[in-house]
Amino acid sequence: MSAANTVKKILIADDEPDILEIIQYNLQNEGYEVVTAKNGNDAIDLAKKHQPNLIILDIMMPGKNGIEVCNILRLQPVFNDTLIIFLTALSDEGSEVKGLETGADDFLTKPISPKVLVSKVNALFRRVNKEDKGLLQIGDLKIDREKYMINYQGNDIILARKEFELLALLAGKPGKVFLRNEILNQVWGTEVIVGDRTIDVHIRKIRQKLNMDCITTVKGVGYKFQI
Amino acid sequence: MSAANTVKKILIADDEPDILEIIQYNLQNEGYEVVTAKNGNDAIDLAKKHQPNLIILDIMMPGKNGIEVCNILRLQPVFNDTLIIFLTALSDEGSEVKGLETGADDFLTKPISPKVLVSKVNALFRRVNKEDKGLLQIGDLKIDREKYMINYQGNDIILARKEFELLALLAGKPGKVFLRNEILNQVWGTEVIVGDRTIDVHIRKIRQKLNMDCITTVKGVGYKFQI
DNA sequence: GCGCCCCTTAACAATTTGATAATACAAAAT
DNA sequence: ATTTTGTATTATCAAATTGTTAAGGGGCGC
Repeated sequence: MSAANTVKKILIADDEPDILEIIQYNLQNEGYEVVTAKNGNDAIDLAKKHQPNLIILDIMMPGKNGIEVCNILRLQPVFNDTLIIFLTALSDEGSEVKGLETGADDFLTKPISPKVLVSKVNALFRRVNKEDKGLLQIGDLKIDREKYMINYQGNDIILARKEFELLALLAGKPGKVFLRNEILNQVWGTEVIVGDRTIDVHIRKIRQKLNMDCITTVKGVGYKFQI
Repeated sequence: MSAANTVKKILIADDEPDILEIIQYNLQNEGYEVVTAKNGNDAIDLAKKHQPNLIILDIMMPGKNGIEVCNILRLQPVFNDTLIIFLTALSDEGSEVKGLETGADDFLTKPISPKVLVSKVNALFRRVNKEDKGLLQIGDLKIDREKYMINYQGNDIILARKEFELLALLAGKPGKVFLRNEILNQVWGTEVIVGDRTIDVHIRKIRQKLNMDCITTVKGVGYKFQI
């Protein structure tokens, strides 16, 4: 569950360069941002770094295999909402079932048809995105993601872009603690590097403009939205 | 919480009685409520009548085929959140893509493995109900890893980061004795080195804040969580 | 160019946290 | 009974983290 308007990020992990390339090419063509990993350990590192929305994992990989990677990632709350699809060389029923039970969202058997892959990816995102509509309402607070407008107790409130995106992110999952890392990735993106105090300042401005204590600090962890 | 605890209803539409029966049997075994339809028109009627959570549609059916049924249902807002899976006799790439673009959530090719089918169904529902993730409940104690919250007998309790992680670790496997070493590795990491009394102090703070004796000391070994 | 607003950063204040030392206590071993 | 080993408790302090304010660069419309 990421911001609706941002480009979806996909991590692909496979030890066969050809497959990696084919998938990457097709998904990029479709408008996705793609990161690739050559083995399980790289996949874990890159997942932590980029926080992708979807991870496509080959089951058979040197180092850690796909199922192990999935298990490791699923243990971390940060990856709760990350979609995971497995790839397998043969129709290996045992692995399929095991993979799905590990917490994967779907399964593809090689040889892969690029069209089917792209369709599946689109279908998964379509389903997930149904939940975050453009209009969010929590108590007296209305957030219109499309119109970029905030309304609190009937009064329109003007927020700057970063402020808006930050609030929209937090309010999208009330109660959930967003790590500073997560916030940076979602609002600022992975390439931009900003100082430590930047988030604080924006949080402060939001608190000031809304004039209420809807954002709680969880020291050493992050921030959460709560009415 | 609403839909999560209720029994999921599944509608299956296929013109082959054998397949219908196999699928029905396996899904019922898994605890799902199953309704069956023999053709496309029946499927639409039954969908309206029962409002299933998931519809499994054979593509090749007399009357209306699966894709037509899907199109018709997707036009109605009532079925916005209904999951749809297609079945197809052969790996027919064209139909697959068309089906997924029509708004299906997944795709299965015959011959169907009951285990894979059940796994896929479970995986889909798991994704949709992502509510029960990261939530731990032992007796009166609720630990929400995502929200970073502890609730004991209805009262929210604020724990600092280390305290929270320590409690979450122990409570993750009630009854298991965690060696001091294990705790250090999990909560503090392998690089950090802290004194011997550090754990004790944190344990004490947890006991104090929860105001109950849920953590038992196993002298010379470690600690365990137990209500 | 000028003014305005957004974003970032620096600098400092305020706060919280986590580690340790010191002491007290309890149980097992001698 | 005494020593030893291991844990509980408390207070204290340094480090980590966040809050706050102000200031400056850069973009944008006028």
